[in-house]
This record gives sequence, C-alpha cells and structure tokens, in this order.
Amino acid sequence: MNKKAPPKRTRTKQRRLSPDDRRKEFVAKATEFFAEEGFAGATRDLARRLGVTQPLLYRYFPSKDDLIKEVYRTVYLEPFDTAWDKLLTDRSRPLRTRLCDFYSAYTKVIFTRKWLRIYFYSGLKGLDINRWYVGMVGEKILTRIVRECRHEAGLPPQSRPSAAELEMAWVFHSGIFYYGVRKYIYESPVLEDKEQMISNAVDAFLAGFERVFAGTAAGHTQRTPVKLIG
Amino acid sequence: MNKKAPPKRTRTKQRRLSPDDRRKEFVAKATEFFAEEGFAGATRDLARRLGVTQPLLYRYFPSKDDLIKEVYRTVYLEPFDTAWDKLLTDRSRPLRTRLCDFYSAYTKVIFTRKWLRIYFYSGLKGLDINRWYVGMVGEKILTRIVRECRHEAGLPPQSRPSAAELEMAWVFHSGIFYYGVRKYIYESPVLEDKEQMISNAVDAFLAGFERVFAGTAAGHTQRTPVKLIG
DNA sequence: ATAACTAGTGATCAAGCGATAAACAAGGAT
DNA sequence: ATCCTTGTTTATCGCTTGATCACTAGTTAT
Repeated sequence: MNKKAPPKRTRTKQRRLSPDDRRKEFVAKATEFFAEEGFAGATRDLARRLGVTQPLLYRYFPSKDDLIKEVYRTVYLEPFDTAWDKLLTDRSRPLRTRLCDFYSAYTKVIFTRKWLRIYFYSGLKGLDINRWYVGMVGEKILTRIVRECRHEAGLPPQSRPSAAELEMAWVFHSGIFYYGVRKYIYESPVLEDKEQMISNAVDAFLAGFERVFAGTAAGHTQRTPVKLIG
Repeated sequence: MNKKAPPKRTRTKQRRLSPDDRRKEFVAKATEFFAEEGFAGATRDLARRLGVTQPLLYRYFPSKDDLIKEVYRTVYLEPFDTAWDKLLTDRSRPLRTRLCDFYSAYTKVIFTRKWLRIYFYSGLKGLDINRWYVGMVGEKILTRIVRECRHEAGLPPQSRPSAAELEMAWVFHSGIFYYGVRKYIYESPVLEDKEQMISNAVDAFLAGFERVFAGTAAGHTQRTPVKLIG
C-alpha cells in the first residue's frame, strides 16, 4: 500500500521513517560524519549527507552535543558486549595462543577508520569517556595479561601488577594498537598480515617479560636498567 | 633610551615590538593555543591570549591557514636538527645502549603536550606533513634500527629491511611513543621512570627480534606464526 | 619640533554557525 | 472523505567566525 508518489510538487522527496529507525540512522551516519570532519563539523553538512534538512536533527536530539554524546555511546560501549576476558584467562590453552586470539578479536573491532578517529577526537577534547576507556583497558585487559604472564613465568601471584609490569604491558598493547593508527589514520603502508604482526609482537612481549621480570635472560645483553643521558 | 610611557590616555597599553620579534611571539603562542584548542580555535581567542587585537594577526599572516602552516613548520622541523642517526649507528657501543640512548633523546623532544597534540591534530586532518613525518621515521630511524639488529644477530646485510622486520620495529617504536600519548594527552598515570620503560621496551624488542628472525628461541613457546580466528 | 612611516586598533562586512518557530504534508483512525 | 497526529520543511534569529578598511598612535629620521 505504498503511495506511488506522483510528484504533485517537485519540491522534495520527503520520505517518512519510523522515529526509531530515523534515530538509529542519524546516529550511525553522524558517527561516520564526525569521524571524518571532527566534532566541529556543521550540522547542515551532516543533514545534507543524511538527505534531510538541518532542523530535523533537532526533533531527535535536543542539541548537537547530545547527538555527539550518543555517538560516543555507540562507538565506545557497543563493541564491549563480547566476552573478551574469557579468551585471556582460560588456562587450558597456551598463553601465547590466548594473547594472539585476544588481540586478533580485539583489533577486529577497533581497527576501523571510524572507531580510531572518533577515539582520537574525543581524546583530544579531554573527555571523561576517554579516560574511562584507558582505565578500562588497564584494569580489564592489561592487568589480566600481567597476571597470566606471572603465572606462566612461575612468579608468585599478586593482587595488583607492579607499575613496571603494567607499563610493559602498556607498551606491548600500544605497539599493536598503533598498527591500526598507522593503517587507518595515517594511511601509511603496513605489514599486510595483521596476524603475523600480532604474533611477532606477542613473541617479543613474552620474551621481554621473562627476561626483565623472571630473570630468564638467554641473550648476551645486560639486564640491569642503566641510567642514560638526560 | 626607553620611553617611560606616561599613559596620556589609558585607552590601551599598546606596546610596539619589532616585526621579527612579534612574528616569532605570534607563532610560538599560536602553537600553544592551537595545541590546546585545535585548529578550529578562533583567531579572536588567540589574539586575546596574545594581548593584541585580532586584525593585527592579519598584518603578519595573510590568513589563518598561513599561520597554521607556520606552526607546523616550527613544530615538525625545528626538533630535527640534532644528529640522532649517529646515536644509532655507532657500532663501537652495544646496540642495547644505543637504542636506550636514542629513545631517551628522541622522547625528550617529542614528549610534550604541545608537540603530541599538534601531531595528532594535523594527523587527523590528513595533512601531507604528517605523512612525511611517518615516512621519515620509517626510513631514517626504523630502517637503521633493523639494520643494526640484523648485524647484531649475525644475519647477512640487506639493502632494505623486510616488511615483517620493519613492522616489528614499528610496533616497538609505537609502544614507546604511546607512553607519551598516555601521559600528555590522556593524562593517565604512567610508570614514573621513563628510562626504565625504555630499557624494558628495548629488552623486549631485542629478545623478540632474535627469537622471531634469528631463530634464537630460548623459550618454550612455539615460534611459527599460526593462523588465528577471523 | 615636525614630518614620514608603520605597528596597532576600532568598526564592520559577509558567510556560516546552532537553534527556534511556524507552516506544511504524510499517514492512520474514525 | 475527514480529522488529527506528527514527521518534515521553510524561514529566520542571534551569534561567532575569518577577513578588510580606514583611522590612530608609537617610532624614527631629519
């Protein structure tokens, strides 16, 4: 029972959508839009991209800021339904495999131009949600990784990792993370095989963790940190 | 021969500076300003921070964009007078020490709120200067590091590193880089001792490089990259 | 002192911004 | 068919933006 739409007036093609669908469509397209233009992007440009007029946005969102907050919510919170913790803590599998699997899954979600750009735009604005995210990564991901590493290395369990251990996990995590930044933000050439990048990073991390914290140094380099210039 | 400046009219304190000093002052303060506000910051706000009126900016710079370009120039190009290459290639010193010294010096320059924020703002804009920088890091820094690693590991010299080797150096480099991002952009707590962070990262990188590329695996983990989920 | 030069200001323009209100049109209920 | 609800548009307001111009005032040369 759709109208055949004989354009009585050629004015515009004004199509009607259910409020819920419209809202979702707006948020989704707004995410793409702000990811490209930054949050300073004009609402008129966004509306043009949506194929509607600019005031219509204000029927669904009280202000531009409210729309932006909704964008944050979907970008940051949506991906984290998945049970990633399980991948890390299942000690029936080798730690190396667990780490590779985890980062393979994790990067499959956040390695998109959209996600990474929204992440940095909100980070530069100094938003709470960004601090929350960084804290979440530290507590939910890196703390567990360190715990598993200690277990693997035969070190006694601790309630919280030391600052140096956590830092080492951060450096490891960031190295992988920045692969996505280079690929999707700087658009510079990277190693095509993401899984190999992860695999090598995990190898380096595990070897380094043992060498630094478990004293399993097999190499010829000195192990004691030395004070350097500056 | 300075005027004692009896304010005949309290109107404003209008002080005059030599054109060259003014220009330098403008660019320096504009860098701080744009680092905080982003390049969408208003010229009026910048002028207020400078203690002058907004039209005065246009006596020194034809447009806002020209001022921004000048900011890029000083931020990106100024720090790179130093002869960092020497630190990396001097084979009379242990590679581990060279890497620690290099990253200690390198991060002393770029680990500032100002530098890092300008870097990301320009990166998000997709500017050529950012691509140039990334390419420069790859060629001038990471390629040399890989070359030294190969030499250290007794591998035959190559004109160019393999993609996997370069990627591993990138992951290492990025891990260190992101320490500064976490500290100065996210302002989240990090390991206080930067030198120790670098030292540990270097240890992990060297151990990982050997294990992956030189087959000097001393651990109990499997070395062959495995295909993972996804 | 006075003239010449120019750093710096005040006023203002045109364009673009977020947001509002009133008019319009599409679809379901009756 | 008609009314009523509501999704959508047109028109517009107040404000901010980058940029320009005529004028003012500090500096230097004579």
